[in-house]
Amino acid sequence: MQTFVYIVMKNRRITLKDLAKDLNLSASTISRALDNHPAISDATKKKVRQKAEELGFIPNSIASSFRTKKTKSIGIIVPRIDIHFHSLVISGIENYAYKNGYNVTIFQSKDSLKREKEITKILQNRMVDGIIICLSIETEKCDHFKKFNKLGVPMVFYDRVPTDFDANKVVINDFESAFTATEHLIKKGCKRIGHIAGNQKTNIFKARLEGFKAALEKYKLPIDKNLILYTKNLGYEEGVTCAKKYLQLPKLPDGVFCANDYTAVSVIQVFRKQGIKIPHDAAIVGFSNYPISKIIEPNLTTVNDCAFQMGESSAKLLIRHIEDKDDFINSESITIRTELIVRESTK
Amino acid sequence: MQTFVYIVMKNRRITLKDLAKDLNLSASTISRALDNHPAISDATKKKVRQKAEELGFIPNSIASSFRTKKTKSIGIIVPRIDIHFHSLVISGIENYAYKNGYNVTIFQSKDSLKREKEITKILQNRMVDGIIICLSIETEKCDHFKKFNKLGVPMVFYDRVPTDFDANKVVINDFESAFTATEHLIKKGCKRIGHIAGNQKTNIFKARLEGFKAALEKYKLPIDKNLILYTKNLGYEEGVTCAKKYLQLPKLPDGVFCANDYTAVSVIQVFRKQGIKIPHDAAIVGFSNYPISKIIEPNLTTVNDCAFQMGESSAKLLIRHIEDKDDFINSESITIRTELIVRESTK
DNA sequence: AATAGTTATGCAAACGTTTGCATAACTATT
DNA sequence: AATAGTTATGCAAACGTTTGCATAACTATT
Repeated sequence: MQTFVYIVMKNRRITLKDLAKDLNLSASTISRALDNHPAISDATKKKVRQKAEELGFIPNSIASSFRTKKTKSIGIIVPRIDIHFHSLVISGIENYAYKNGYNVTIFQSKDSLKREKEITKILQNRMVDGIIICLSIETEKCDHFKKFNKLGVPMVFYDRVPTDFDANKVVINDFESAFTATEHLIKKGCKRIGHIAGNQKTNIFKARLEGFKAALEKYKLPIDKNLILYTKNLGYEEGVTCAKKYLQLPKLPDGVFCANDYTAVSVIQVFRKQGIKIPHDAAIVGFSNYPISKIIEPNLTTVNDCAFQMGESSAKLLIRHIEDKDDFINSESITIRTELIVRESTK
Repeated sequence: MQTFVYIVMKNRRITLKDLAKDLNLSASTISRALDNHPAISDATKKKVRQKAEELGFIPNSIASSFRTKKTKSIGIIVPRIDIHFHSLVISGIENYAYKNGYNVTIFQSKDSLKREKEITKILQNRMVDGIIICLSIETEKCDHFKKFNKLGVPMVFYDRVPTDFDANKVVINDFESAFTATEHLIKKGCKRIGHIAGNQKTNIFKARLEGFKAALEKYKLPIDKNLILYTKNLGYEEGVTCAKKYLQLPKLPDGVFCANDYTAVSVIQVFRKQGIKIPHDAAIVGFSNYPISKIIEPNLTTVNDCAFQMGESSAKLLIRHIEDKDDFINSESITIRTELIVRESTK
């Protein structure tokens, strides 16, 4: 009796040395030829490229990174990937990075400071060339990011950015966007305007509230504390609770600016169930231009926060800092233009 | 006049050799000590760990990868990151990978075969340990993935998987899920059930249509061709078009099983505008359990496709294949359990 | 006291690329 | 014909880790 064992041979990868031996050239010449180095003759370049193609040579970028100390990869830390805003930002980052020969490694902090700190350690030994970060909600001090300054690894923060140290930032102008959104309600004739606010520990939501107030002040409308409701996470259910609070007031608001679309949608639904006509009795504005804003009836007027562009700009800024080693720029701050998308909920 | 130029010194990274010199030990001992190798005495391990901590030693994982040929990183190719389904899958992958010391590098094929092919080249020279893929819509032949078999780099496909070669797969049972969804409508008393189908070039949507038909057959209901409508991308607008087609029929369907939630939502909205009561006059079932299914009124009955679990299972399967070099398993196929979430649109 | 076994450490090479410097073999200039 | 300049290539070292093998310095056994 005989037993045959077939062993599937894994192909050993072709290296520069293999090509060199095959062509009777040195590895340095091969390396330079493939890199299109001017010192190498065209004839040699052609020969080398042909042979590389023929033998299926694939450069080992780990070896290259090891030698050059450049990994051509950037790390991203987001609270959660499955939040639509972040997935759009990541998409924008990937898109720009891909075009420029970088790739992106993603980490979720899950809004945990502990995990965020762990991730910075991993990124440090992974030797990424740069990092894009949206801070976890728990993060107040950013000391764990300072090591990257020392190591010369550029960082760009977006959306939730540090306040305690000087960093590259890509943000929108929440104050102004909120101002514009509120102004829009005022121009539509609203006099009693409410606001559903986000967590006031987060600067973004603080700025939206401030922008809201500033618009009322500009147009000499009173700021009624009963019309400003606070939430923890701007969740759909919290929006329902807020809307019900409005219903219990002796007089309803005739307009509501919500700090995100989920709460805006819940206000629309709760109000409509009570027979309140939107926008006739109350006009509603959201924030973020979530897909649902185009589906809810009536369609929701909202602020497009241009998440994809935010991602692209972050990647662009980061890669510029990686590649221009201009030590005189300490930090840059970019503000992305937002736009108010007017739909039926305020028409 | 004097000019001072301050140059910010970048800290040179501490290496094993630095530690070795400092402690009068060899680099090999340091390496083994930090790796908790049994041959090293506890006293030495302690000394080494202390010194490593003191000098802020961070292992250079690029050097390590270079030496060991393991990068502890996995590549992911998805059509688009900002599609909620994929962002959930990625979240599941990242979560499992993180717990197991792997990190994930993401690429978007943008549903382009050309870009998918480019990405496989990048992944090849990036030396990832394994790859998770959802095929682009254009991909019919998978030859560009075969090189990874030769290189011994395991792959796992999810959702859109190859049919032309033997591969590890993680999928849901679309046939059965569609069958169950349709059966649910039948048990609720529907007799004239419609289906809004996805692109029939995609196996998933073919299977959903088949499952739909099989359920009707089992319960001896007629399959009415006029009630089966085909779409290209199952987009919201296409759903609106389909719903309007139903309205033009001499007799409306009393139940519709839609191949995704967007089309289901549009049917609900179009029908309601015509005064058709849901679920009383027509019950609606969707597919995928998108966030909107909990918000639309009435809340949508839908199939939870367990995207997060799909991601986790893909990562688990992949990492098992990376770590157990069991050459006798050629491929594995995993089917994730789905569940029908019954909400008001069929109650 | 000689031998065998154990414990803890070091040597040296290797992974595949890149790059400063050297140099051989030309060509152009006087 | 001598010199200077140019072109094309190779040498050798380096990046920071890991690991098979060797071995020094013990301890235990006869």
